Amino acid sequence: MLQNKTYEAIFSRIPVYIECLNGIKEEYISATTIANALNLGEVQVRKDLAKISYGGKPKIGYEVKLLLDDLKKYMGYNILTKAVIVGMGRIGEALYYYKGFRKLNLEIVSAFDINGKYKDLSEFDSICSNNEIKIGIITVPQESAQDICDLMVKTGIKAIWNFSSTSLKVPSDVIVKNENMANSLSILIKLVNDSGK
Amino acid sequence: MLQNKTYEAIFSRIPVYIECLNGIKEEYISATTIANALNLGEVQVRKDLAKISYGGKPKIGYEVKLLLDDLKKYMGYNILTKAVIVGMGRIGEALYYYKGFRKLNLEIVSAFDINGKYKDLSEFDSICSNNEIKIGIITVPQESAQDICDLMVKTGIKAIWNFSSTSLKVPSDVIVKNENMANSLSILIKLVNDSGK
DNA sequence: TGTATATCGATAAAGATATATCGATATAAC
DNA sequence: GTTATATCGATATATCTTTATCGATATACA
Repeated sequence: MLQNKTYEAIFSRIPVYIECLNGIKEEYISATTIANALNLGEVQVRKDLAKISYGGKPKIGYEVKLLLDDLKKYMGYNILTKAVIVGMGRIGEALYYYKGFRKLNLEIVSAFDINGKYKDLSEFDSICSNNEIKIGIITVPQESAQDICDLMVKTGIKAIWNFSSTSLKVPSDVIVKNENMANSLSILIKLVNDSGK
Repeated sequence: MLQNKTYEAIFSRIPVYIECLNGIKEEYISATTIANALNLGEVQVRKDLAKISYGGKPKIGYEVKLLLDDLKKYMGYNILTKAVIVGMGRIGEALYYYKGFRKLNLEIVSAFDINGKYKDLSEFDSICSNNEIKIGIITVPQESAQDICDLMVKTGIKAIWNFSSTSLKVPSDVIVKNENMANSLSILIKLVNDSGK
């Protein structure tokens, strides 16, 4: 299996459109206005929206409410998505209590850790089996990441959000999204160091 | 200014190569081996490495130590990078105490918040001016993000790592990297919902 | 009613990224 | 020494993504 590729750069822009439109009070908005607010090209915005929603009117733009509905539906905000999280260190807790996920209609059903106030891993299988968990969030140290991943795959989880720095091995029908903070910051460091050149 | 675009997909793979090579004990490694370990195409790996390092030997591969050095130098791990962080909620604290940044040669010089045990914003300007801070990390609520951003820009910070869900306005010589957790998870939700189709 | 203009949608072009192919070469096995 | 093979590097092709251009259309205004 090669890396999960989707060739869908558009996916990363739609949540930004949604965020932007949520702050709009007017009934209509043009692609030009959105583009300027988000520092994007207006043709790109128009193309993105055309792919997802019904279309705007010349000289007027798009109806905000309809557009917002379509975008949210496209990204699946209308469906409840259930997740579990394993590894309740600082990052795990930050995610577990993060209010920003609410808009996604996400429910973090349980949080697991080897000690302390969270659920024990011995309960993992039964809790996941009874709850139709779609997403597993891994916030454990590198050494245990693959084991937790295997456990998640075994209980039928099909998508993993991986905060560890391990390159996880999964069957081809399981999607892994790596969210390595250090690697992400690394890119920014590279960009700022190169920017003077 | 259009969105900070770099058209450098390669930047996101190099830290992964570095991680991978750090775990290698052999003296030589082939592009094929790296590709298999990371679920990438071998041609892609070879092309990436050719761009940065001196080259491998047919039938043998690349010398791990040299390659690692070149990759680290390319990403700037040899240079000390200084950062500050503003907003010491759960995410801010998680980042502040995160050990994974050490390998980047990153120093988070100060952490700021409006109350509590961290530095007060009144000290922001003097601390930044005296320390040649390159990167500002924003982990404050949406409402204050633009203000903090402006403050950072005013003190000469040229790169911002933005964890808020605000689309920040900056001068064209300042780089913004958005790290919106909800939007990132949103993409995974979209992928897993579509994967059955 | 006619004209000007902001905007849309479609098509075409450009740019960036990933993959396929193949000859050249360094080692290993015979 | 000759042959087989893993691997590299270069070139060519395919795919994905962004940007440019332009005619069509809905409103505003003279």
